[in-house]
Amino acid sequence: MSKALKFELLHKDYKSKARRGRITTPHGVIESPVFMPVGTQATVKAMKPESVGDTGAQIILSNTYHLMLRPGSDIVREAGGLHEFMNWHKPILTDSGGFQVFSLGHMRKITEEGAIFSSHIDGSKHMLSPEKSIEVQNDLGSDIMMAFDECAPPNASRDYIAKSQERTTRWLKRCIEANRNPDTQALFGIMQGGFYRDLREESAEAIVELDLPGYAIGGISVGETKEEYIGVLEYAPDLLPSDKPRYVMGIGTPDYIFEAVEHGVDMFDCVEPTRIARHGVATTSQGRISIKNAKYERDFSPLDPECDCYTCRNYSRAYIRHLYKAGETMSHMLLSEHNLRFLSKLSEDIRKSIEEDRFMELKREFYSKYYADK
RNA sequence: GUGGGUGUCGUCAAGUGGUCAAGACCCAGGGUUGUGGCUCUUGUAUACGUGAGUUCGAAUCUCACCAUCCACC
Repeated sequence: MSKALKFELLHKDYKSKARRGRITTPHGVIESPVFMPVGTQATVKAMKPESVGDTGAQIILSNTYHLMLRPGSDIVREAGGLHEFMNWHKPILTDSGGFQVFSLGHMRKITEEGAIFSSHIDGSKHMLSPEKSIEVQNDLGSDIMMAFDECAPPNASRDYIAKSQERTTRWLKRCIEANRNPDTQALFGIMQGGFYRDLREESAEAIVELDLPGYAIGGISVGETKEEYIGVLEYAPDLLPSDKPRYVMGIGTPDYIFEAVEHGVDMFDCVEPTRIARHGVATTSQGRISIKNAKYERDFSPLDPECDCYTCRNYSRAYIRHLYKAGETMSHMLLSEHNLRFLSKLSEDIRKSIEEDRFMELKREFYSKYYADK
C-alpha cells in the first residue's frame, strides 16, 4: 500500500456504479467524486488561489510541460515546491506532459526513449522522457503525479494505437523506477488503447499488475463523439481495481461528468470551465449561457439564480456582460469563479446523492433543468 | 470673408472610368474537453455628401451646392 496516498471507498450507489470515496494525501483529504480545476502555469487563470479554494475546489491540476519550460522546475524546487511557490496548500496533481506531446502535434517526434519537441515559447528543442517527467514532477512536489504516457490521436491506426499503448506501459515501469519520493508523491498509471476494447483490456491488465495507488483512463475526450466516449466508459472503469481511485482525464461538462460517475469514476479535471469563462460563457443550472448575448443587456439577475458563489451573490448578468464587452479582466475573474463553483457544487450534490442512493434521480433532475429549453 | 484640404456601411479605411464596392473594428450568433490566456468560426448593413453634366459605362472626370477641417483676415 502506498504511503503517499490512501483511498477509502465509503459507499456505493444502489442503482449505478457510482462511488463515494475519500482520498488522503500529504496535503489533505479529498472527498470524491471530485472535479479538479486546472492551473496549467502554477495558477488557475484569472483567479487567486484563495478564490479557487472558496469555490470548494479540493485539489487542482498543474502541468509538468509548462513549468519545465518556464520558469524551470529547479526554480519551483528552490521556492519550496509548487504548493509554496503558488500559495496553494491543498493537494495538487501534476500532469506528466504526455498530453502536450499529443496536443503539440506537429512539433514533435516520439521514440522509445521519449518525445522530442519544440518549445511553444521559443522553439528550442527539449526531450521529455519518463525519467525527465518524473524528475520534474518530483521537483514540483505534487501529491499525485501522472505517468508519462502517449495519448495517441483518435484517428491513428489500430496498429499504431496498440504499439503506443504497449509503449505507455513500458514507460510506466520507467516512471516507477524514477520516482525519488514514493512516500510523499503518489504515481498514477494511465490506461490507453483508444476505442478498442481488447487493447484497453490489455493495457489495464499490464498496469494493474504494477499495483499503483491510482489509475487514470486516458485517450478519451480527445474529439470523439459522446457515444464513443460512453462506449469506453461502459467497460473501462471496471478493468481497474475497485479499491483505488479512478480518474478520467480531461472531462468537465456536466453530462460527461454524470456519465463518468455513473460508471464508477472518482476524479476528473478539465480546462473547460475556466476557458469558456474567458470567452464569455457561464454554466448554470438551466444550461449554458453566453453573456455576450444582447438579451442580457438589461438583465439584472445573477448568472444562475440557484448559485451561491461570490459572483452570483454580488453581480448581475448585465454588469458582467458590460465588463466582457468592454474587455475588462474582471469579467474573466467573475465568470471563472462562477463556473468553478458550479462544478464543485455539482460534485457536492453528486456525493450527497450517492450517499443517499439516489444518484440516478439527481442525474434525471439535473438534466430536466439543464436541457429544459433544448 | 479669402485660400486650401476632405466627404465610401455605426467607425476606420481600400478603390482614380468597366464583374455582386476590399479589409478591419463594431454589432449579432455559434465553438471551446489531461489550456499555446483577450481566441476560433459564421453572419448582418437603405455606405460612395446632394444635384446636375460628360460617357456605351462614373465612387472615380466636370460644375454648382451642402457639410466639415486647416490657415489667413
